[in-house]
Amino acid sequence: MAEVQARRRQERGRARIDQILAAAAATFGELGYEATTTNAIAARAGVSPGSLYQFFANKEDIARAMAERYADQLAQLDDVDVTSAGDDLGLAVRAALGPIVAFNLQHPGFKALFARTDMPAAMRDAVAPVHERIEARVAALVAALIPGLDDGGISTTVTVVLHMVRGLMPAITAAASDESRATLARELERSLTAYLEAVAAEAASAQRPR
Amino acid sequence: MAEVQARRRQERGRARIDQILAAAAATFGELGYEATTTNAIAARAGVSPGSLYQFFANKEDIARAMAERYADQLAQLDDVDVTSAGDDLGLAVRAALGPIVAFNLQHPGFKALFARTDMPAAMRDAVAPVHERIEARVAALVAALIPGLDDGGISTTVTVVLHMVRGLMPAITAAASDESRATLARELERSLTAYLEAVAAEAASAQRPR
Amino acid sequence: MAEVQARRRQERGRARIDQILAAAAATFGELGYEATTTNAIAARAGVSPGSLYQFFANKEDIARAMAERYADQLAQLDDVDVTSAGDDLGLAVRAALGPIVAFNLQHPGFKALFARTDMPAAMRDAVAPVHERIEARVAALVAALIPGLDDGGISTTVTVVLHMVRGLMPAITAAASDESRATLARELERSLTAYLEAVAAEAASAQRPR
Amino acid sequence: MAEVQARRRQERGRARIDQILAAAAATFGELGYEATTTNAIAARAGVSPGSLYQFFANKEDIARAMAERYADQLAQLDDVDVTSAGDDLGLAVRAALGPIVAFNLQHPGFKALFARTDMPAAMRDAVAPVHERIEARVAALVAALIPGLDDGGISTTVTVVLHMVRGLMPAITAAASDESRATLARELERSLTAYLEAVAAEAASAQRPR
DNA sequence: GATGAATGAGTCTTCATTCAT
DNA sequence: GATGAATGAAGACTCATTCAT
Repeated sequence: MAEVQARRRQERGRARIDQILAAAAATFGELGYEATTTNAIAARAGVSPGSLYQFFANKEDIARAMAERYADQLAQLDDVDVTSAGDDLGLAVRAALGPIVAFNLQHPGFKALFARTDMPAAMRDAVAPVHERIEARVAALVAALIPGLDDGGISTTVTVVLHMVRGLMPAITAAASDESRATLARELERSLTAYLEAVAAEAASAQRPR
Repeated sequence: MAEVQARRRQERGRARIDQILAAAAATFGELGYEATTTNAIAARAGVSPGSLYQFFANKEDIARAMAERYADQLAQLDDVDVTSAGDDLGLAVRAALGPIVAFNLQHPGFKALFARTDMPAAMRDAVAPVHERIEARVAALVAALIPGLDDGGISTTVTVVLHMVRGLMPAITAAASDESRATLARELERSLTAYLEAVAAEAASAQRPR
Repeated sequence: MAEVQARRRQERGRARIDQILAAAAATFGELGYEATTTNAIAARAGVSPGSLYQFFANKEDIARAMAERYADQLAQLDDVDVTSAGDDLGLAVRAALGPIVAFNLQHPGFKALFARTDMPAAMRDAVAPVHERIEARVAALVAALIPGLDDGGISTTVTVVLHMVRGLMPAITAAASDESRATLARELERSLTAYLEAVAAEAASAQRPR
Repeated sequence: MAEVQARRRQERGRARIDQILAAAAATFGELGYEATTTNAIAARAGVSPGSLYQFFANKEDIARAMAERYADQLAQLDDVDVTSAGDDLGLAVRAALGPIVAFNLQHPGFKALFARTDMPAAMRDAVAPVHERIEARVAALVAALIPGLDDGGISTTVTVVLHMVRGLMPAITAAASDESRATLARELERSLTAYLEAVAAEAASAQRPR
């Protein structure tokens, strides 16, 4: 019995946390991190400010929890992609990108944490570890897709790829129509593929001569 | 005589405005838009808060003025580039990009206004017209470089190009070393070139068959 | 049977109360009355906040109960002392003071309630009755030690004695070393003795002439 | 002219600071440090909360400023006393105590900072330096009054004297009638004199044998 | 026009207390 | 009776903006 109650309590706790994180995601997505007040999050979550602070130490902590949750969800996506694709870079890019675009559309708060170049130090700290997890994932993908690339090349390519995606994703999610959204998604695909092919070509030509 | 005084006053006013905008650019660049206080700008400009509000209606208005000034300066750059390059897309991209990268390095406040996906509504409004001017410039460039492109194609390509530049520029300006900065700048060039070539190829193949 | 259960419940209740008061004493002693939160008391007592409020109406009520408990324990001490001492004031003071110093060392929460000049009104009300009980005890002692003193004199002397003890006790309990603690305790003794002798001398000279 | 304005501004600043400190003293005196809110101080001073923070970094800083101001005022008093008195300890004590009692009556906020054994760490830090200044003063007095006392004896005696005064002063300032106030003031005098005579007697007997 | 003190609404956060389970 | 999540009224403090000088 005690166990059942404990579980129920945890469930309630988890539910509260979910509510709060959902409200935070929505509000961060609409107003951005700074303009979002903890009281607004609490109100949107249908919860008192005091309750919010029962689960999160402060605003930054909410961002951290959101970031981790996003990272976990992204990790599940990635597992699917890595093994796909044959030799065709374009196919691989498409396979990898689709779920990521979908993810961004489903999670409007994601961009508030990840698609910013200009964030308060507190927030940067909160999302840094998650950023690293994402980088590692992309590095694995790039290494798999472009075999001849040395570590420096991988690192540079990852940086470029991530910033390209980060740069274009907001245009995609904010697109006025489904049509323009689809167009932009295809263009992101195209630009990534074109870039990776250029990198691959150089890597290949650098290897053979030796 | 009254005219002389008026001119002097205007000159003094212009000087004040310059000081304030310079201080704002520096502070926005360091702390970001939200974290920058108007009092900090005034102090850095060596001006009282009251004076600041004599020239700018509010914080947003400072952003607007900054954006316009940046747009003017960028316009001067563009005039030089447009005519360059022959048939080689890579050359053209390099020619266009160089000054833009240099501009971003010289103006650390620029990114606070233009390289953000997530900005307070007030600020978005403030920079929107300037964004449009920049878009028009880039559209002209793209149209010149890829002759066979229809209006929709141009518009899409411009969007992609701008977001790619916006996405990568912060990585370039924030680069730890001159070397990595140069590398990233070259990668931006490469990715843009690769992308534009892909677009050009499609445009060409769409035209010839007719 | 119902009685047995009721008694058990009361016992359990008493145990709970003991836990809570012990936790309150410890925490008041460490942090002071205001800085102590009821949740901290509950947690230290191994009890839920809700339970705490089953036994005490509010924070003030905890202070009241603590004060009463302290008064009861002090009463037991006094019973021992009153009868001691012969004609020697110094001896009597020493006999009375020893247990009181020991008591303060054993009960670090005591000072939070009694050695303050500056307390929230609520708390003052809570401890007032207990203060009066202590005053009565000291009055009896003073009357016994200085026979010739009229009521006004006793009252004044009690006030002075209590405030002297209150004033010095924190220095004694907070002493850095056992040695300095012993020194200060002796000085308290000395000052009280000197004062009471002065009072006694005056009382005697006031009586004889008649 | 600029100087005149600057002076006027400083005067206004000083006036504001005076208002705020007076309001703080009154409120601390009535409610104690913790129960006093900065907004209440501001309101009482006829000033906005923002203004208060233009002059004081935080609540603790107000306490610090108050403490320093009190210390300065006390220092002026002391200068008068030190030189007085001949050989008569009682006379010296009376001369020293009179102004101190008067000071406490005139400054009801003083006790909130100095007559507490139990204060938040922040506040202790704020008043510590001032405490030390007062201790040094009293040490000089004690050394002058009891020539044969070694350093340890002085230190102990100072501690005792200060705690006696601290212990009794609240009773004096809170006295119900002028009469009882005068009585208690006389008793404080008497107790201090008696104590110091006891100390002096011991010091003398300790010296002569050598 | 310039100054900078003053404003006060609004932010994050805490904590005594309540109440559904 | 016990629990502990939930509450919400405040509190300390900030900052865009105003206004008397």
